[in-house]
Amino acid sequence: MAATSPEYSWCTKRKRVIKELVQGRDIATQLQDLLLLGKNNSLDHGVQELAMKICTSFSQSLSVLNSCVQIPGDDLGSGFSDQLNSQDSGESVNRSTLKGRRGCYKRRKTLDSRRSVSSKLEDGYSWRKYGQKGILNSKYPRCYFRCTYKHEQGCQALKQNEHKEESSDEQLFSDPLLDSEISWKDDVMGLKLSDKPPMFLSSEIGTNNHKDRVDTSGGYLCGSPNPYGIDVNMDMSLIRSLQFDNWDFHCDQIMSSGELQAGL
DNA sequence: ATGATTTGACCTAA
DNA sequence: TTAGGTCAAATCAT
Repeated sequence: MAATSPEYSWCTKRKRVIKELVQGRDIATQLQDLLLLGKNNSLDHGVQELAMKICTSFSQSLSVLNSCVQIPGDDLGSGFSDQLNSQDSGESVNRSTLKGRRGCYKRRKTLDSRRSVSSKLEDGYSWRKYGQKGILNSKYPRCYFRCTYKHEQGCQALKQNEHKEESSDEQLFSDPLLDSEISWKDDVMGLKLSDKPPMFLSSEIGTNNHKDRVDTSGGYLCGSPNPYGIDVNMDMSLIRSLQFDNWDFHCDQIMSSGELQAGL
């Protein structure tokens, strides 16, 4: 429990860098919005292009940072082997002795153990995992999350995610948390819903499928105010690839909101 | 000390 | 009976 351990230091610094980048991106976005309101001469065009590049740079930096889970000083091999070896560390305890002793186990020490905390802030919510169940004929479990403020503020927001089947064993070492799917519970009390999913799929760009889902104003809004001040409204025209810790959203090409709404 | 995660137990609907 | 969803004790990180 050394608060000054390399892992703690790295996590703390990483969170701070992400916070700074998010702030910078938001400011750049505001700048671009202001520029878009201005005159449409060639000079403004150049400035707008620069503003967009700044936004893209912030987004890509966030993407790279979020995709980097390696701890400095910890080589890739040991990190992965720890993760792989730890797969059995919890279950290695004699199950018969655990009968009736709920939660009595040796907790795994993996890089993912705390990684998901920050991700839950990225979408504007603070999620707390409350359960996990194995899926029949699937190697990955389904995870259940509720709003952290369920008790404090009566927020009833829930969501769950499950992982897609891997097509080959070669992907065994890829992060199974990526490519996961989120399903929201839209029938809960305390949720202010846009009645639309919060994102459109990159595969839908260029089709009309996304048209009624553009400008969702953040999609699902938790009944509790965002305590972190992070703006959940994202302008997908600026974000090419925003990778959260658990979920990876992609926009294959930069398009303006106008282009998207026009179905281009 | 506090709050989050893990995971077997428990509940319920099909 | 079974699978999905939730609960909660034990454990862990900060």
